[in-house]
Amino acid sequence: MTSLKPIPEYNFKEIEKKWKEKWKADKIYQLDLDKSKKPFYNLMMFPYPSAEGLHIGGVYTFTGVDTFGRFKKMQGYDVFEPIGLDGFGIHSENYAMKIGEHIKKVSKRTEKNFYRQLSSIGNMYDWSRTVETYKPEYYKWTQWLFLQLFKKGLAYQKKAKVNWCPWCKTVLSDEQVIQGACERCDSQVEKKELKQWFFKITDYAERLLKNLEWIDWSEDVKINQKNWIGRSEGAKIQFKIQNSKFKINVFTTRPDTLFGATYMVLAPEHQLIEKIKDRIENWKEVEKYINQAKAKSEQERKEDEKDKTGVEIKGIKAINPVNNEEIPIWIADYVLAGYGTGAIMAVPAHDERDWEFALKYKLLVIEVAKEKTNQKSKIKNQNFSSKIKSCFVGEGVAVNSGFLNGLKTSEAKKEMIKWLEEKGVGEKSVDYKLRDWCVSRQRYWGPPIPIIHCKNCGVVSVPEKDLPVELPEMEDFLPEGKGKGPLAKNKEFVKTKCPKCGAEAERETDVSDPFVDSAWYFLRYPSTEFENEAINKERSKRWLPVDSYIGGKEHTVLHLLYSRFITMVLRDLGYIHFEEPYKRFFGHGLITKDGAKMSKSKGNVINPDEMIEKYGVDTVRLYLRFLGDFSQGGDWRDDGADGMARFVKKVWQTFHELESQGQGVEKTQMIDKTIKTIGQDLERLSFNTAVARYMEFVNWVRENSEKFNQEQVEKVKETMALVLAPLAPHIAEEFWSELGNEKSIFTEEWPEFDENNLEDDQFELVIQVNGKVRDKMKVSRQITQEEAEKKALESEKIVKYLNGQKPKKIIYIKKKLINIVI
RNA sequence: GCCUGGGUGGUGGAACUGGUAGACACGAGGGACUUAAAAUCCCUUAAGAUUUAUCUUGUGCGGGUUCAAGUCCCGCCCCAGGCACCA
Repeated sequence: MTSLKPIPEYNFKEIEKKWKEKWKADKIYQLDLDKSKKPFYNLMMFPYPSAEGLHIGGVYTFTGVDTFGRFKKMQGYDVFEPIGLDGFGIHSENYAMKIGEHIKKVSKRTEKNFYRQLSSIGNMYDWSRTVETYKPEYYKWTQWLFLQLFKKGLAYQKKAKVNWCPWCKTVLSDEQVIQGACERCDSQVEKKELKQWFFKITDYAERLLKNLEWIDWSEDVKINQKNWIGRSEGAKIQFKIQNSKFKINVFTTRPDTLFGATYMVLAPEHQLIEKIKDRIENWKEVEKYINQAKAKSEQERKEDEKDKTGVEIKGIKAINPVNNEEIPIWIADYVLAGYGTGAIMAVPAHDERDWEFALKYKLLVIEVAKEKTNQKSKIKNQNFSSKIKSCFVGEGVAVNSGFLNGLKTSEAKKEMIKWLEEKGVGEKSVDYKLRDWCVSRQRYWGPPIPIIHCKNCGVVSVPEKDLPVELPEMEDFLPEGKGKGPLAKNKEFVKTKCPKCGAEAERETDVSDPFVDSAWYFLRYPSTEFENEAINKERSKRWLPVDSYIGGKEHTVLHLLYSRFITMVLRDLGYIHFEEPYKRFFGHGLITKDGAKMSKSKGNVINPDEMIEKYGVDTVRLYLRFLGDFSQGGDWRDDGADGMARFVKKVWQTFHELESQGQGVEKTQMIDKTIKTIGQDLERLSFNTAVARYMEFVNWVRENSEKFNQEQVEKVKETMALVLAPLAPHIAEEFWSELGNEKSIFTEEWPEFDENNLEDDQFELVIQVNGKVRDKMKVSRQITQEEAEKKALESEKIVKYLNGQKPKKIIYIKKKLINIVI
């Protein structure tokens, strides 16, 4: 390329600084939320920044979301791209404890650094609407939310087991328990029973499940949620206890196997045991087992999975309602207190766990289902015999089951339920794995739960006008160590008056789970300036639900489920008009280094500040986009980033060297094709291919650089800037202004393409013989099948392959290939 | 064990509803420019054979469907993430 013009140097520092300042000054990313005509809420998952600052993985996500947002903006949408941070929580608190600094101070520093880093990556955030969960003006409304649930009976207290670290003397979250040990000090974590606050998410289980049928999310995320909710259909069945008024209720998904129920099992925690204690002949033995089971840590229970233990309750029998057989009752910890009714009917012939248990304790096994009617029984009615190797858990046909004999499993289930309901000893029932959401945290760094405990009035909510219940300043925010949170140490905080009767009362000292903060933040963004309401209705109507939600796959269960639940509750209470918060959810992948997760301990963390300093943020953005599929993540490589820096420089050179020197290029399809494919790729978040298309485009421009005429040069330069803009905003904006435009490129429309100028008028026809490529030839796009066949059969090479044989069949795929079968 | 992704050159990765496997890069090799190096530009780069403008084999493994399979079906193996005695 020859050019007499001096080419300016690509000074990314200057350019990026210039445009960041200009965007800020012109407030181009701040919207009037009440006037926007085509609102598009482009949301990324609430970041939870660590004190060490953002790592490259964060930049990967944030700039990916932003690229999509900028693309939408160029499509004419009013894109709202808010930012904030989720600052409450145990991780930050632990970090502060570790470095011996106060959490408030640390958080302040973290926030400042985080926002500094975020503003360096060039995203189109609306900085006038930030949300930080630890600011009273935010958590006031988190507390308000708690009260709404409380009023509706959806927040309640009950005793529950928590993870307790005896060394740190504190409650741990499940994530802090690594293989049964404390994440920080490695001591064995114990289970401790404490009174906790819960949200009744189980009331919404059916709705949370049902809506999955219509929301437009990827299938894998839906399946995760579905499994988590864990709906199973079956029946509840009552078993009488012989000579007693008590009954045992069980839940089963296989009521059709009731004839094969040969014993029962209660969870060690089952309440019935206390009640019938007097009649238990081997009480000492039973008590010993119960105590052992309770003392077992999570870890030990898991280890014991294969080797089931239990003890028979002697002196008492249950009666199988379907045949009045007396069957023994056992206690075993393979039955969980928390699921179903905490008791089961054991059908060893058709349940793996019951089978193992029966095998160990030599209990009766009765086969009541077979795979096929004509099949010979593998299992005979017998006391355990070692010849039998496995049980049959699948669906089949009922046998040895009285009135069910011969029925298919699904039919047998229905018949049995009918029978149970007629006799009044059971009914159809649905159960879920989903548990109520424990929102209590016995820690300092969270929103205090707005509840007052009064001796006279009991549990009383803090009046809404008194919100927020501010988190008091406490020098010593370390956990107290008696199963209560640090707030319990603060007498001034605890001591209060009952809002109902005025008597001396005490404040609740638990704070709420950070998942509560993040379950509704997206509802707040459009309403940040309203001091007297959490969510402004008009704003919500215009802006919600969220149009695009992008975040990590690790949150596809809890966070997404919790925020769906809260959204439903708020809808039921009339605060919002929709019950599903996110129209589209996209889970992105993670950035690794040498195939491994980046972590401080491995020392393989890529610091984005250094990269931005070295390459400029446009290059970093482009490289991150190019490195792999957004949904899969990718592996960071330094030489890859170098390569991208070279490419950006090349783009810069090409753009500036371009002059009209020639007669014009004949075929300009590349321009239209580029606009089309990059647009398609950005729409489906296929960023890596979008960048590849751009590279192809630039290569084409360089190949033809001396042939373009004036008009073409203009078109090429424009295209070079416009389609690059979402990916590398600063350099694109620089190009745009060099082209003489006054307004920002982001106020510009995504370029149009000519649908009729996408393909060459020639294409390469592939000629196969028996499915193998034997020749290729350039032919006209208009070619008919007959012409194509004729040409193919005339080809020298093909003649050779045909070797005089007549084609049996010729398959012609339009504009692609022709396959001659001989 | 169960669920969900994924397995494609030396590397990262492309390939829409089955239709030219390896787009686009990185790395490597060779060449040009240079006193030299860097930078830049050009060429080669799946493997094997070879008559080098030719053929064969090739998308984790084994089968199958099809004119045609990375793509669909059946049976396995491996990696990553999630769940885990859920009756």
